[in-house]
Amino acid sequence: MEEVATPRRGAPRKTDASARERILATANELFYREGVHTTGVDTVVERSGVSKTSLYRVFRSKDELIAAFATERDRSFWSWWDRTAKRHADDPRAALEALLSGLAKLIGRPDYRGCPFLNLATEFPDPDHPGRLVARANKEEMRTRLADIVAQLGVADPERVASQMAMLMNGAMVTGIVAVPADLKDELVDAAMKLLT
Amino acid sequence: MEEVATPRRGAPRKTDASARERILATANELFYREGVHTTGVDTVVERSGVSKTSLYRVFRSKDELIAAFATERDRSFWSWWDRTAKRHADDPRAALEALLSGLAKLIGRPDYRGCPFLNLATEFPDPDHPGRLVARANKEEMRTRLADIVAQLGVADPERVASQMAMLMNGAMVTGIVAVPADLKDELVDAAMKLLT
DNA sequence: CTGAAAAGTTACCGATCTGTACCGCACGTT
DNA sequence: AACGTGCGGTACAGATCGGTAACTTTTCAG
Repeated sequence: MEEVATPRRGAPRKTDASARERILATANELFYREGVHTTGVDTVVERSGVSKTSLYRVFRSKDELIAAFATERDRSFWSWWDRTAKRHADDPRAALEALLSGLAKLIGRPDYRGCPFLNLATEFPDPDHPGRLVARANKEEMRTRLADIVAQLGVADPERVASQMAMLMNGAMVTGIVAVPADLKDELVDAAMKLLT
Repeated sequence: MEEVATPRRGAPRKTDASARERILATANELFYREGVHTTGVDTVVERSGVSKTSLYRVFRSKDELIAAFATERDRSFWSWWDRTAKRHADDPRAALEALLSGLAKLIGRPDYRGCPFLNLATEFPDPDHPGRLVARANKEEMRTRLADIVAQLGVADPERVASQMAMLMNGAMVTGIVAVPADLKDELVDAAMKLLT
């Protein structure tokens, strides 16, 4: 994903990706890696090999592109979540552990740059920013799903534990930007299990 | 802190705050509330009632001002921490609870905008940015202090628990940007106590 | 073969960004 | 009264920001 795509005039060939797809793919990488404010529209244009006019034909503003970026990240996040959880459909505890282990693995990757949704909430002070709406929805959904899993485990107060679990996971994600503990996976799973008692 | 300070020519009266102090006070508020990237140098200049020339006489660049902002936040954070912990010098468990309660209280405030250090880590992709160095040091120091407290409580693996506790606290701070649970304080203290077992 | 759809080219706009040069003014000290 | 220090005023430079207008080129479907 380092190379600069080469522009091509005219409508896209059937085999080619549309301008929208190329823009979104580039924004998905750059907005995450370099930050949203740091990444200018011109950079997205240059790196995606799409003309600026095309970008503004597809997205009415940078904010709209940011919202699309957030939505795309949201989509792929739940896709990952579902794939992971479904491998343990019959065992909620194993599903939870798999989610936590998977999260730890993501955080440990060298290109890890934090949780895109928390990053959006940090980068934009306005709580009504289109990107932040997606971010908030994502976090609420995560809490809800955790409550489902936790309820299946028969803990006393699933809502509270889910809230605590969400805090822990968000904490792991954000702490991972600053410094990743050597045995993050074990620490994270262990902490989560203690929250279940 | 909403009013715009009025500029005054010449050297400051003995009673007046220096240009440096006024700049830092303004940056301390604006960088936190509106974000660092969103806040331009011109805005800091205007709001502090200091001339732009003065700002660049005191700070060589915006990055240096950001570093000073971070250092100031770090200073006041540990001041708060020490004041809180010292009220329970003889009781580490009570000290920990007080810190967590205090944190929850901070997070619940309407002007809360997240942890300034985590925000810096998010806003600046470069891990060697002067502001991020302060941020990283702050988080390492927090983990160390938590390890001290936790060790006094006689838990089995204080280093691990401290790391988990730091994750939890960072998680509370960052989750607080998105949505603050109604009974955050109880949830936080309860979660921390469960981590101690 | 034709035409609509989807894209690229060029050139630009006004605003805002960090940062600088030069000069004038007021206070505290001696 | 004189002077150094700290500061404000004005003006501007150069880059980058998000965003737009008018026009050309390519592909695909009919």
